[in-house]
Amino acid sequence: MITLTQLGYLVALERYGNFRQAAKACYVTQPTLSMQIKKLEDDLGVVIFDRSIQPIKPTPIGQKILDQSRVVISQTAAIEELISEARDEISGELRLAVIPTLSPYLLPLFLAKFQSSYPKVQLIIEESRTSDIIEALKRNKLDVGLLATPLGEDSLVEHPLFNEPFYVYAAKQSALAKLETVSDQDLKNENLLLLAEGHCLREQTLRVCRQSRIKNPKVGDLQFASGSLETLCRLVETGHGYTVIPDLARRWESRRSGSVIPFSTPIPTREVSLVVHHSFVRSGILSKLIQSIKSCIPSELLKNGLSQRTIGI
Amino acid sequence: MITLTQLGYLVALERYGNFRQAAKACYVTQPTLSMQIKKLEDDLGVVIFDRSIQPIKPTPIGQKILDQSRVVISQTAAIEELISEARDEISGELRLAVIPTLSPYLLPLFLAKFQSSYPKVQLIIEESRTSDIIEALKRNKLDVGLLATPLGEDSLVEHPLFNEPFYVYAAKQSALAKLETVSDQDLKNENLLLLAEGHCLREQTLRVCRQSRIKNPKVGDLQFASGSLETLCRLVETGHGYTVIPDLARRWESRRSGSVIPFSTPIPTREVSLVVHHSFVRSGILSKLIQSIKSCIPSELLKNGLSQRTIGI
DNA sequence: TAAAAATACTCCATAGGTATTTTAT
DNA sequence: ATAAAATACCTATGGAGTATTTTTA
Repeated sequence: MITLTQLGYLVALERYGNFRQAAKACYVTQPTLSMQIKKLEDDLGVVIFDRSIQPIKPTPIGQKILDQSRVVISQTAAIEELISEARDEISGELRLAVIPTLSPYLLPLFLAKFQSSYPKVQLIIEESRTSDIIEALKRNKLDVGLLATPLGEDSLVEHPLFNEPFYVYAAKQSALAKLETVSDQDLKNENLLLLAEGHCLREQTLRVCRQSRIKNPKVGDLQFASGSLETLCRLVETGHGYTVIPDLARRWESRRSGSVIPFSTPIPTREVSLVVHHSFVRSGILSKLIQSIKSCIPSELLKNGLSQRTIGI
Repeated sequence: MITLTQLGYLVALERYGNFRQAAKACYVTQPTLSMQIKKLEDDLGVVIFDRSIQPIKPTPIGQKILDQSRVVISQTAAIEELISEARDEISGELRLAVIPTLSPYLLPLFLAKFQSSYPKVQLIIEESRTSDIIEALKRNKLDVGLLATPLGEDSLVEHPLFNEPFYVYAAKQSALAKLETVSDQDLKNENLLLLAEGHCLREQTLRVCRQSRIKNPKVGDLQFASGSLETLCRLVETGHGYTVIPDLARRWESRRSGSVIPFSTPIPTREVSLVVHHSFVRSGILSKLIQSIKSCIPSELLKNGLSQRTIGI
């Protein structure tokens, strides 16, 4: 008979890669954990971990078992969360990931308020790129993601939060800074600065330019693995070219010495959503989180503008 | 600490409605089951079962816990099925439900072949109406459903199997029987026989008539709670009117003394799908089942005809 | 030769059993 | 009066501990 304890040991062992640390994390001794892992392997008739290497890694079938074990564990935890929610106590651990081009601007807006409203919720936040967040959500290593959508992943559920228009960010002394709005033609001869590969904003920016019939945008050769939009902005300010920034980033105006110029209509816009796996059942905490975020977002972003064009991820 | 054993006792107790029978079904004694249920209730701090009535019923929060427990149990079972599938052994229990207007014609086509191909699969089949199947799938009381789609339920996944055209069934001596194909106008003055409320075929038939611009079809006052299309056919044959039958039913021709007349193009058609809950992870058995059914379906139903019009459920 | 995992053995917490009482119908 | 559930108490399986050996880097 499989036990939930064994499944817990399994995921700990995968996480720590050796029996000693995993045992410590589970508050049991190493032989106890060894014994239970072995018993489970015997019961199931498969080898789950390849012990011939250090750190220990799951076998291919072991990996599948581990993924499924995480499902079982989180679904079990959901029983207790169900009860908390029925008591109107929003509580428990919530693992949240945000994309880098959203996290520094969005998190400060709602975090404090959310945590004071629901002090029993233990938020575990990380910053990751879209592809990693999708993977982690699918593997139940994460509860919710905040990213640009639509993703077209049918095992994930998207809850759209707001629509974020893009802006051009250029140096004060540049030609672009003189304009009221930026249209297709205006960008042709300027140097475009982009984030490193893998950042969805990079792709979105390129798509904006492509839609603007700038077939081959002049891409600057400066690219940043850090994924820091702020670094990019500093470079814009020091005359290396222009870039495209999303609305929430633009609002950090005070620190910027460059010019933020809106696009002419239809304004390119990205959709930002809260994304969960289909198996996520904590509807109470989910709705409270969505509600908290929406209440902190500038109201003009909440409605679908008439003259927007949506840029997919 | 919640245990899987306790969750198993929980669902048994709900199913049997009393401790004695539930205990028997779990191969333990009544005090053992009583004790574990009580322990779980104490641990969770909620009353799961209302013992003041007979048979015992879950409290509202208990119902939620039970639904979630079924999820945990089936997800745990999936671990073992995962291993079986990795060994190319398609096995385990599969709870299947079919709508009444499909079951007598579809099941005989694939059942024997499927069971001989995968003898280790224990099929548990029931006949239910669409709404009950949807509910049971959502509550994890069922693994797969065979019904007319699309359902528009986003917690369920539909795997379309084939498109089933509708036919008119009329008595040999009726005016309709003289026709090559039936068009809009031909049905106006005839008496339409329908299945009882709740059968999706009833709604589909009415929709066909509505699409044919027969605003108010002459509905016969004979309706059948049994949901038996066969009874309906007998009535057609004895001159009580005409009815609409799906393609697979039509193929049981040998026993029929009435006339089956095709619709003129575009032919009204329903989509038949295999439907599972999003949490269903046994992809191996699923694909084998889909494959088995498709291989037994007349090939002309597998392709989307050019001149069909699809009738939703 | 360390460090890590498996083995050997002991212990005790608790799931489960039997007998009985209490509670509802 | 009868059936069902809870309580009391006992048993024993197996999870977890300590000490030790075996294995791998």
